[in-house]
Amino acid sequence: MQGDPLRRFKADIFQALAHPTRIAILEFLGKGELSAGALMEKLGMEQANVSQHLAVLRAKRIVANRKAGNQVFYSVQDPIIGEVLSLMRTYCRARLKETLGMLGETRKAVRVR
Amino acid sequence: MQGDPLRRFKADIFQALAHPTRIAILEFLGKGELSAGALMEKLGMEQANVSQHLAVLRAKRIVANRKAGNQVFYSVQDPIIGEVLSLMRTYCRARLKETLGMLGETRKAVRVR
DNA sequence: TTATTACATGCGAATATTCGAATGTTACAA
DNA sequence: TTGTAACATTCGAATATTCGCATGTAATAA
Repeated sequence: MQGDPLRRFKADIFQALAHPTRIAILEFLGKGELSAGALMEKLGMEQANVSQHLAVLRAKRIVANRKAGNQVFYSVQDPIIGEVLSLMRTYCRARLKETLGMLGETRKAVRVR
Repeated sequence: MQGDPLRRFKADIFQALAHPTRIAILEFLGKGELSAGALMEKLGMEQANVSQHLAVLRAKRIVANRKAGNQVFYSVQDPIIGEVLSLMRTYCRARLKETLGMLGETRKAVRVR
């Protein structure tokens, strides 16, 4: 039961999505293909670190990479991943609003993207 | 950018979903409320282990628990979680089929729930 | 050829997850 | 009160993630 291959596979994908940086990468890529360097800039993080996170996403085949001369362009393989992230955003925004609301209605202008 | 609260929150929820046992628990609970003991039976796992995974899901408020005398009944808090799992199942089935297909069309009758 | 740009990978320390085994706790029955 | 059933929690060892830092590689420019 625990060794169910499909559930293992799902868990692996969820695991790959379970990091703020990788979520940010996928959100940026959702708007279109980007080079590793462009991602690095947008994220404001070390090159090696971004590359490592991209390696995680590549290993699970969540992103595709295309070499063009000097650069490597990344894109999201399957649009379903975008839908998963979108659903999760809806879910988390509701929960966050709820939690923040609980600790006082006076707490206004809490910006949640 | 990396410290974005919403992305951290999303990552935390994905992390909670990133285990085959917890996915199984949520799939069972998707069909209706179940006691911890009933889950233990359906999963065929140790009581303590199931309880630990339930604790992870509780900590993230993904499941709700209701005490009724001797037992504790669990249920999924928000139906969106079910939708996320459903989307992920669709995604993973497609990927698994594709991957298995790649290593020989002769491999038939590979049952993927 | 040498240098530089754009990425990727290897290594090690810090941190987090997971499981089994033992122990707690709570509700109820005897 | 004593016992038992149903869960929860704690502890420790094994394993996995993550980050910074250093190094490696492939394409192109000088």
